[in-house]
Amino acid sequence: MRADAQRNLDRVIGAACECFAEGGVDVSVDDVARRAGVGHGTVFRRFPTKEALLDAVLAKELDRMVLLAQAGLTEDDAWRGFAGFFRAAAEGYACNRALLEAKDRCRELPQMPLLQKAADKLVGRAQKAGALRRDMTAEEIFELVPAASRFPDVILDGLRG
Amino acid sequence: MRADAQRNLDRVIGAACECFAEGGVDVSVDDVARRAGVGHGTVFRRFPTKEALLDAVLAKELDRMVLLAQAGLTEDDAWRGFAGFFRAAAEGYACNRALLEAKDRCRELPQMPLLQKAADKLVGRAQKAGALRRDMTAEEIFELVPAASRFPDVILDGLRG
DNA sequence: TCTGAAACGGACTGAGCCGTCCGGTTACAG
DNA sequence: CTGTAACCGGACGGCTCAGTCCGTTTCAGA
Repeated sequence: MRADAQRNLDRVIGAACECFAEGGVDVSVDDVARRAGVGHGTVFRRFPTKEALLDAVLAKELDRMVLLAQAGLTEDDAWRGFAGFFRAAAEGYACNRALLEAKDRCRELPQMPLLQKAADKLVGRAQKAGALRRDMTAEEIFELVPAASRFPDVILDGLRG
Repeated sequence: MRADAQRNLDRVIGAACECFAEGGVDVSVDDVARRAGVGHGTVFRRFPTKEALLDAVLAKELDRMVLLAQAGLTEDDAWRGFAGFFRAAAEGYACNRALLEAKDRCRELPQMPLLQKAADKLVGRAQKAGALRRDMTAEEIFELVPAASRFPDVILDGLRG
């Protein structure tokens, strides 16, 4: 790939991350292109549709989440491991409108199974330790993550076992 | 007002309620008109802009919330009064995408002060009774309402004093 | 330096939407 | 029954946005 192409691709992805995070999924491709300092034709050459561009941004964010979840598993204390990830994920949602608005789309992304697996382990461990309420599945518990973007500690209090 | 005009106005408001609740604020005026069985010119004669139509729908929903809050105040038990309203409000958000997406717009509506006043009383009473945590203001507590649309009891657990 | 392939970006198209307008229709009073 | 004022709805204009296309520019290897 030519150097200028790579540079522009990086700029586009960076701009798209910022734009979607700040303005949600309805930000126009032109806005992204403007922020990246390229014409919007350039954006469409790299990403065949706006949706593909959004997917790239979401995938990047999910990658980060997977790392956070796996880091939580290395924590000795089961509750601290779970709560740390929960808080971090909640903050991720708080800083990124697109993540919230495109929740459904996220479910289709390839890194989702990985994230789910790590999240299951975090929840299972904390439940087995008696630190986390047992009347909810992992999936249900993580439905609360977007909700927790504002006052995570209140929700975590409600989740204690 | 002529009888047919009144009938169409009712239909339009009803259709708008359903459309905005199901599809959020981005539903087109044409969709509302189609569901109401009128041309979209008829909608714009009653409501000068789409925003005005949305306001009418939101106002209707807020009116319902005010009644719910005032009903909560008649409850003897302070916690039950608060929690009942909290749950009902959360369900209102769960059944109505527009309420969530147009949160900011709701704040500008004339019935908001009334709702706020009733909500303040509910919270104050429950806090004074020691049933509700005291480290959050009423406003902060009700920021959690949309979040609670999924698992209200978990959030209520977290809110107990 | 030279050259051709790759990349760029802005003009263009078509679709969807908001809001206007006017010719035709309908309800209702007399 | 009839005249008319109110009402209806679809055609239309202007706008924004996604996605395409092609003339022009830039890069990188020979």
